[in-house]
Amino acid sequence: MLQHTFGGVNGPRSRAQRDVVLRVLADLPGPSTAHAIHHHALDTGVRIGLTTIYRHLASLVRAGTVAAMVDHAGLHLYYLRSGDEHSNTLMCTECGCGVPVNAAVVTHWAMRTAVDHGFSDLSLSIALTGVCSRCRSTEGR
Amino acid sequence: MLQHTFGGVNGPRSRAQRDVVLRVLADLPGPSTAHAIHHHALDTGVRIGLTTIYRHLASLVRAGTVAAMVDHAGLHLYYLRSGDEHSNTLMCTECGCGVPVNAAVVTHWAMRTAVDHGFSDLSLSIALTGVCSRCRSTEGR
DNA sequence: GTTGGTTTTGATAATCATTGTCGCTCAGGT
DNA sequence: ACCTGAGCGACAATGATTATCAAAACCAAC
Repeated sequence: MLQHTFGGVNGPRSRAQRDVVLRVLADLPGPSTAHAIHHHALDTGVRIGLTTIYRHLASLVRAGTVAAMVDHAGLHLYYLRSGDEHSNTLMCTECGCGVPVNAAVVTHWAMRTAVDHGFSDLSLSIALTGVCSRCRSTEGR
Repeated sequence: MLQHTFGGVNGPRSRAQRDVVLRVLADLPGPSTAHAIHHHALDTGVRIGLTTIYRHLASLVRAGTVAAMVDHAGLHLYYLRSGDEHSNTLMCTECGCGVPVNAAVVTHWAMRTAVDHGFSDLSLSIALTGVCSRCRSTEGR
């Protein structure tokens, strides 16, 4: 009575649209904005609203399935979390492609630094961008 | 005739309002938003427009005098660059106070990672936030 | 001191990502 | 078949940043 019969007691209740978001995230090469996800979903023939994208992204981030970062322009980028806790992405500013990199060094440094200065509830966000070799070679075009 | 007699040929030509921005940045404890800078300037009796703040900040960042970062909410924060290239700031999300930290480890890691993957024009932004010990002790209040 | 031309300034409007609002719909349970 | 509540998405609201543009300030030369 308190709780209807459904999968999880706390997680997101729906599945259909949430799985759309997850599938698109898996399709896209690197961290993507909510608008890019929306656009890609529409391109693949799925009818979904931008509001719903944002809602599920927030829920998935809370659940830990998706990670969020902020690029140097202040845009929020989202990507599926691989199993590796220290995974991060090196992104190309030209084509948007992403290369997963291991940032364990950085997270360790961050935790140590925080402890050293008496800080708690640490939150670290790294935005690492550049121009990939492919884009660099076609730059003058 | 081509060039009037003036200080620098390339840098910002003005001084008055730009120095206001620099003075306020020196006054404020940690990385600050453009709005915070504007507010603090008005508080100290200086008449300056928000547009001018943004303009000088962009110019100062280009000149390398000021560093910009993006916090986890997507807001742009600005702070004076100390001489140290690898300086970064650990910021308290409660009171806004900032502690300078040395992020040489991270910048070295970033450069090595970029080279390893054939990336160039590297841009790294780190947002390191938490709750400082003072705020933590007064949290339940 | 005045003129001419350039630069700086800042109010206002425009842009754009993100968040809030609110009926509508639909699946299950009765 | 009806109820109920969660999910959905169009639309509006918010708020930071950027663009526009006319007025003011400035400098050098006259």
